[in-house]
Amino acid sequence: MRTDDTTMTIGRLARAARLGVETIRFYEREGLLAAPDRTASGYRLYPPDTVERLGFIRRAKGLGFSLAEVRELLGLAEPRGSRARVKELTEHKLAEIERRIDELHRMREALAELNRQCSGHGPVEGCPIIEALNEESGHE
Amino acid sequence: MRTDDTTMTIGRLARAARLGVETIRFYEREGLLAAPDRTASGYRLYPPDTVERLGFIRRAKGLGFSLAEVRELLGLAEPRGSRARVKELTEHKLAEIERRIDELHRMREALAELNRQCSGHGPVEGCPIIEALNEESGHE
DNA sequence: CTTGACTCCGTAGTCGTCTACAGGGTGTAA
DNA sequence: TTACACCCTGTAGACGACTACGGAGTCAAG
Repeated sequence: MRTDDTTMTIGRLARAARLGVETIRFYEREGLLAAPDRTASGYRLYPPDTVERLGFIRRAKGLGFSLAEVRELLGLAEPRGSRARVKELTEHKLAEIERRIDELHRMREALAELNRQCSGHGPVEGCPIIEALNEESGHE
Repeated sequence: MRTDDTTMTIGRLARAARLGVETIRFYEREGLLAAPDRTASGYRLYPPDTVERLGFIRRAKGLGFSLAEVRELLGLAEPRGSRARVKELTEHKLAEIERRIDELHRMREALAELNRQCSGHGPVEGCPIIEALNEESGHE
């Protein structure tokens, strides 16, 4: 197999991108990565900039984008993409993250209050946490 | 079928607890709900306090506990339960929620900064969001 | 020529929490 | 009697993002 310095097999790509080989094949099936050229024996041969593309995917995921959204962002990153749409996706994601933060804040406040009330000593009878779970709290 | 005022069929229980019938059967399979008595023809007959138990489950889930954790909490709510363990579970959950909040905060800050930098007008070339996704950001 | 690492494909399994059938039996009211 | 709502079981599907596996072919080094 000739893998000159301009192409790499899937294993090398996986190491370079800090991903599993299976994950890369999965991304190809999912349309995040174009099907690469093959050797005569069928091995995938990737151009080196594929590492960057996988980096893009990794970073977008790190910002909270789903693979479907990453797929769209990758499409928008092409010359004909719309910057307005990129900003729109970003704002949607931002709003979604804020909703999740709000919900977690509500959980945290409720849980912290129960935790504060509970001594942690003695039998479970009278435990304020269990008692709260046993009762309607009004707004539910 | 005789459903006096002390027992109810699964459909009535589901309405009372604001859950689906399938969900209740699922909770039974998962060990959150004991298998109830049956009529001669095999219908499940629930004592009315099952509504409370399902309320407990709903509230615990609302606080962020997984079904596995709810199962343990239900066990601890019995007379022989340990209050220390209840508090321990609560503190673990609290820490977990705080980790998730922190992670979401980090995403929000990064995303908000990119969003702020992006005008939303014009072609995608030069879009700060896409450019950020295309580059290493140092600590990754 | 053998070994061992690598690759291929296709399929199926994992996690958690349901949700939806299909194909029956049961209960009740008109 | 007929209609209809309800109940039963067992199995499969849904979501998202992988991860694993079996069985086979390929490549480079010793």
